[in-house]
Amino acid sequence: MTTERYNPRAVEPRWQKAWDEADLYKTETDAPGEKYYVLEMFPYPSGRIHMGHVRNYAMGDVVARYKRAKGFNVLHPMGWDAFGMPAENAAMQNKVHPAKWTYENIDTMRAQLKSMGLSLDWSREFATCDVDYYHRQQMLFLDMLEKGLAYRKKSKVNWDPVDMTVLANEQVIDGKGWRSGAEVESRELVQWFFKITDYAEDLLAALDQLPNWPDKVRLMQKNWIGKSEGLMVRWQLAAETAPADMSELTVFTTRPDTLFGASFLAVAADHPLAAKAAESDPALQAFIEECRRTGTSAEALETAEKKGYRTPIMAVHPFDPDWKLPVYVANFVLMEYGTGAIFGCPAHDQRDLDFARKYDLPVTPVVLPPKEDPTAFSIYSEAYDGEGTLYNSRFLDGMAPAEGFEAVAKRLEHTDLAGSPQGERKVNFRLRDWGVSRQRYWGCPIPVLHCESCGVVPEARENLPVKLPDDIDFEKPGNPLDRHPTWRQAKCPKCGGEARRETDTMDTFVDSSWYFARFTAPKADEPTDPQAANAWLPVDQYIGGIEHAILHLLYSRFFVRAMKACGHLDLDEPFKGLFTQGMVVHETYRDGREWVSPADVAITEAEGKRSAKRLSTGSEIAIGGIEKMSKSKKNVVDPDDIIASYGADTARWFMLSDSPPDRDVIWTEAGVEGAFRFVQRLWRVLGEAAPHVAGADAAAISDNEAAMALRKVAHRTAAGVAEDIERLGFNKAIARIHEFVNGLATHLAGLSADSDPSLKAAGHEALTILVKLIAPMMPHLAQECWQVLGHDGFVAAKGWPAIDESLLVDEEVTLPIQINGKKRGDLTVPAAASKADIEKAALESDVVQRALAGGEPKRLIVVPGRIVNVVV
RNA sequence: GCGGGCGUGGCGGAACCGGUAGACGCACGGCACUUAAAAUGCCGAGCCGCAAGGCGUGCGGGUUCGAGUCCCGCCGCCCGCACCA
Repeated sequence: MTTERYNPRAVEPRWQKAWDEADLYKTETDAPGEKYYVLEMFPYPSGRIHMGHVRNYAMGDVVARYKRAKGFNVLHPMGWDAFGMPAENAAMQNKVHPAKWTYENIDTMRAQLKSMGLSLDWSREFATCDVDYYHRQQMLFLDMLEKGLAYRKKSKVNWDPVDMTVLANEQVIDGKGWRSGAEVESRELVQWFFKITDYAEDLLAALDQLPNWPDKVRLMQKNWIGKSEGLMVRWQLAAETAPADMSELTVFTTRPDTLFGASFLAVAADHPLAAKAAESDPALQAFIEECRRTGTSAEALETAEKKGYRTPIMAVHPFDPDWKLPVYVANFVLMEYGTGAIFGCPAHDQRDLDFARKYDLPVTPVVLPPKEDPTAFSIYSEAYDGEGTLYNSRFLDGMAPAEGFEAVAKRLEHTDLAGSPQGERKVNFRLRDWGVSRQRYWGCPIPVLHCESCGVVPEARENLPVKLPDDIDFEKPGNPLDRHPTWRQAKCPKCGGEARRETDTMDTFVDSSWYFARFTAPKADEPTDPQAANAWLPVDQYIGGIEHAILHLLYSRFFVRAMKACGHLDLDEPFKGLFTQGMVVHETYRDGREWVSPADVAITEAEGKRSAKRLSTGSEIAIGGIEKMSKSKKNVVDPDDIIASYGADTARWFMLSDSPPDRDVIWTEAGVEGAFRFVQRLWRVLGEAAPHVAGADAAAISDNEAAMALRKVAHRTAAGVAEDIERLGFNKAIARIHEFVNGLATHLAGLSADSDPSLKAAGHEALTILVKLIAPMMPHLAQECWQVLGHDGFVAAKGWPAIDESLLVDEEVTLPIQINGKKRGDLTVPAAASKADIEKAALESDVVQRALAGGEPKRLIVVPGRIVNVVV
């Protein structure tokens, strides 16, 4: 019989409509089943979805559908990370209002996502630019302000002169703005901050409680938080050399054990001591100016030579009043870290060594590496920072560095200097507070007022939301809210007098720091419904790009802590499981200097060499490297085109099949076609067998050998695919399904209406299992096949195949026989065979007999179920 | 510079605890069906060799009955951080 080709263009929209009408993917918090929250990072509504989205959402959808089949009550929502610069850029370039631009993009992208057939609960959808959402974000801000977690301070900021806004440190890449690419300048402004440093210790420690996160991401966060334990040491300044009112200098060090190797002190150019010393020293003033200039770009810092300026100031060594060290102002000391002052121990720190060599300072080794002769050991051009024994260090001599640390700390903690201890243990973090002020229009307004008489006043809760004005002018650069004729004018909620609105809006990372919580009760009046939040959170499986390994994930972890402190939820960590998927990459093509889109390229292959022609012009073009899909290189493939020609299932299947999900996947035309061929093959195999197995007598299922063989394959595949999906090994699950279908094609080849009833029953069962296995990945095809097999309802609402454990065990196993570790034959024995039985059988086998040639084996290794190795 | 990861056929990749290396897919070759092509089905294929056999998981060593997997030393590629005291 013939089966019509499967036509996704007709089938997919039909089932999407049916699922919609049945509210199939709508989630209720109190529905039965253990909760499971699967979430993919929500998209920025840039205009159209791209293949990266397809891959990300296909993965999440497989997990959601699989968990649903396993009986979980699954929450799988979707929304829009909708505030941000591109909307304003569009407004400036095309004179479209940011809101209109954004909501139109959302409409387009929602339709695209719907065409993918994702099992999302769309009733929970929101955009972060919805007044409803940012209203609650403003409530959170006020709560955080009250708890002291939001505050204002004057700070040096990274100013992006193109976007005319402030950037977080993390948004500055190589001294350039992450979005505009413009050289970032340094400016002083009063900014709003979130006190993420309050949680530095906890954010670090709790990383150990996240076993289902990639080690890589945990490590990146650990490095970012940058904890270091050290000692604050106060150095007395030699009175005759010190500037007036300055008698001491505090230094932070993680190596107090090397204190006897110190040969200089250095302070940052911005250090008060430097400023003081410069008052009477124009040359120093000039040096400080020079440091500030090179200090603006990170690039310059990298290449900048380590330079210092020797002040006349001398510091007194904490353990020897007669030992005085020079104080330098140095360009490599950062005011932002520690105390902005260091002591240099050249023998055991490369940077200090470089500095000491340049300025001819003493280099005294104080840590003797193991097995070195103390009289012979010296430092030349490389500092020694390894373990060893302290020497040249008076009371520390003979100690290990860690013991030396303790000894110095104890002694200085108990040494009095001007009425307080000279040393104090201190934990330092690299992490800084999160600057959230942005001088932009398209963001969540910070709900605060500036009153002439009351100062900075939070907006009253009943006055929220502070809505963005609709009438806005984008003709000029800078913050449009600043220029608005009336929006800024408001009444002070405290005194009722004239007040001025804060015109800063929040960093869009704030929006994405709690959306996962909002999804649990998207219509709640308060930011969350704590009951719903506590029921659903944490997110069991979060899936997204590695590019958010630090910022978004760290901010979200902070927000959960802040929200807990404010009573909005009771949760320690937002994301229990995290998975970072790889990118979608594609070959590049260029015609001279111009990039050419894959849609305009024809590849031919002759004698193993691939060459490319441009379709529109027929000209020969160059095949370039495989790179991340990007508009600039034109190596993009539009999901709409793929779905239109092959269907969503094919696109999803291919995205999941080729590469492990955490690695990059190469999009190739041949690959998609392969996926599409598989769709057709499966449809054909199933379609041809279906009429013969319809109405098979289920009771007869295990009656004959062929039927049992088929059942074994089916049940094993089901068990294997489940295991693969649990581990997010989608590529392996797919390989297994391929094998299954290959096997089915053979098993069911000669099937007819007259076939053995048990075989027909087993065939029906196997096909039903197959459909359930592909359902998470190819939901439309699965549903269509479900119907062909004569089943009712939606396969998406059915359970995972029940696995008959007895079918997973073999009666016989085939063991490889090795002679001297090389495989030389096979041995089939009963699965229950004892070690002795296997030994006997092995020794009797032809291969072993031949290898022994009448002699005795030197050794015989038998690992039941695994291997036999004969050493001769 | 520091930290992390990865090197397996022509390609993407399998191989879970040290136990049959190369599953599955792509590309390729052969055959069948066809007037022909496409589509489809079947078969083949790590490399060398007619074969027997030998060699094979970046390179060199080691542990082990047995190493892609563990250890040591190199080489190459990718990613993150980068004057952090």
